[in-house]
Amino acid sequence: MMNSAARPPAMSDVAALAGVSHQTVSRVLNDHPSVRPETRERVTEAILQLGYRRNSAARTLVTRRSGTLGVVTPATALYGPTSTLVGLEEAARVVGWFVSVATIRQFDGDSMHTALEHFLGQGVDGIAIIAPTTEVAQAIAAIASPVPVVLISSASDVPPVPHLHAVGVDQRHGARLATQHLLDQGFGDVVHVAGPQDWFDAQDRLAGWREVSGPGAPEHIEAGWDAADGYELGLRMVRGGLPRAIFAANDQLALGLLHAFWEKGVRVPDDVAVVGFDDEVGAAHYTPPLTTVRQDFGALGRLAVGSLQAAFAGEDVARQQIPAELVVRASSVRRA
Amino acid sequence: MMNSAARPPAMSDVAALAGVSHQTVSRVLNDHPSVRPETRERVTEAILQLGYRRNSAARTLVTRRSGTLGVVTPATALYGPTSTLVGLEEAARVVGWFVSVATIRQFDGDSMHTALEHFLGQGVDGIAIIAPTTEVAQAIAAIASPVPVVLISSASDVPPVPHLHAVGVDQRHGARLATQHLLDQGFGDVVHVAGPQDWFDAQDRLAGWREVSGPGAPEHIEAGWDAADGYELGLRMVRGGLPRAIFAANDQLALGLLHAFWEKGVRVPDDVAVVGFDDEVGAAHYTPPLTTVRQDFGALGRLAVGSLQAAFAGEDVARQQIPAELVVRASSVRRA
DNA sequence: GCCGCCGGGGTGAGCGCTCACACGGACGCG
DNA sequence: CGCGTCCGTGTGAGCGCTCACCCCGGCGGC
Repeated sequence: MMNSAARPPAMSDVAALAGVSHQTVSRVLNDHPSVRPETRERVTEAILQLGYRRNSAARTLVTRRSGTLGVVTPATALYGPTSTLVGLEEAARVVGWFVSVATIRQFDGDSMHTALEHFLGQGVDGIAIIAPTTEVAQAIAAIASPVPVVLISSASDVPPVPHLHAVGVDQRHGARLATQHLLDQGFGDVVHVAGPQDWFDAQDRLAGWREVSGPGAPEHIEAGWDAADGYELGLRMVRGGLPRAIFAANDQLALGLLHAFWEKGVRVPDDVAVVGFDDEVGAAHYTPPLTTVRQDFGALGRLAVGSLQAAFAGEDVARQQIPAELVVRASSVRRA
Repeated sequence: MMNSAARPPAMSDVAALAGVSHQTVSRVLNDHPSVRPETRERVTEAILQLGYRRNSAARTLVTRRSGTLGVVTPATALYGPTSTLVGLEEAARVVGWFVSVATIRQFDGDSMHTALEHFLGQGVDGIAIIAPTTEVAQAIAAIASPVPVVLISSASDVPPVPHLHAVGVDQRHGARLATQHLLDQGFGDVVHVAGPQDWFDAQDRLAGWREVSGPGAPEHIEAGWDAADGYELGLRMVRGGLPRAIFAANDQLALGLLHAFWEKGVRVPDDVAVVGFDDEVGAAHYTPPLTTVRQDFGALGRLAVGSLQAAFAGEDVARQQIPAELVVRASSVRRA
């Protein structure tokens, strides 16, 4: 007689069926060594028969660990943050963690606070924040978290807060590679189309460009992140005077530029060379194929997870960066 | 004296400080009406003072609801699935649900089973599966879930399983729009570059094209999803004879085609017209700007969440689809 | 032959919350 | 003036699990 169809089977049900105590069932579930093989067998059998599934809320309640990572991310269609999320999820899965996501619209203290409160209430074991802007870093620094927090950001100047780790791709290095590459091709001065300067990535890419191009170089031009921004800017450049070489802060901006140049009959790279940043899916097939800087989001995710693991082990991890890689394609190479 | 720095404050601590019972604290937290304003005040004060945070594991344990949605998704860089995930997360947040993600590498029964087991153990209130392939639909159908499951897929023929809902963008309709548009331009026969046929989306786009182009049309060409596939195919077309109009199964394929054509001096749309599918970020800035079919991922997410809510209310929701929208740009428009 | 140890397993408490119910007082009504 | 009724609040049980501890029997050493 099925007395309670509503209630899923619990450990005690399994125990009763297998003729052991609930504790033995727990031991089997947790791979405790001192269980006789035949007992283990009986329990396993009972589990299968009842369709038993361990209730992780009960488990979390007593152990205070949920095996879950909270991830805070902007709900943007931008390539970087989204790829980072995917990379992170993959890395977490490998080490047996699951990922709970909270996207936030604005990176103010309030949104951040709400997201963190939720995750802490959930009993997450760690929190990763895909943190593109300066605002968010400040909001984080203001919140004391009982669990380790890793900031995924290129920020060179993340405030040193206890429990706050930081990992990122070395954006500045990537920008240096891009700029140097253009200089090496002998186009002369490199113009930089920068992203929004409240984003860490944009700041660092600008800084990297500035380091290589030197103080004598022309001023950078600030724009958004979108192809539309690049397009408009490109049209303006065609009217107002073209540079010989442009380093755009991301591939979308570069794509917009390419669009404007193509439309106005400006040849790339003959009349103007263009380099982007991100190596988005498809960048190899732009017109012309785009030279760009690739970020290894898989490695980034693994680094973030590793950093959190180190935090558990009590290690004090310094901020870690992974290098970026230049991918040279036709858009920046002087033709023979 | 702080006796237990380790243990975070519990409801009873708040109750003690406020001079009420734990139950009253619970009532305040859950906005129960019958609490005197001044009592409520005292409790709120105590909560703030202690930095109390409700333990959601304990809550989940007794209520059997976690306020969390499990999402199973392929860990792909493809535009569609990723955008769907973002749209879903946003829609869930609006109605107060959080999202837990499990990406799976292959869509076999085993991976699916593992992911579902995990979510059920977590006590999720519902599960959404971003389900691109036929394989996955079969795996789902085989697993009985105590909570509602929504399949996010264009599949016209999702098996009718209890508790299994399905929502999607009407891919077939989108494909018809694209094909019809090309026919209307008077290019003659439309060639279809199809995606992998184990993907629902690819199947439906093919079917929609076939419906409009009629049985007399040339055979479709099957490819992958990537720009590289499109590029290679484009080169082959240039050598083997160009069609006048191509409907590609996604924007990346179209991008690859555009690349090949541009490289070989084939003019688009003058020599060959191209239409894509997805309206990826940047498609408006391809060379030339790409005519494509837009899917509203935000609406899709809301539909999925709504469907799950309806399931809770006991309603029997039929499969629902949202229309796709044709976005006409230069790549397919006959010049004056 | 006694003691200690270890493998195998059981017992009970308690994690922090919600739910069902009890309870006292204020109030309305006949 | 007695009784029912509601408001505001307290009491206790129990959700399903793990942890600390206890218990029993067999085996080895002295």
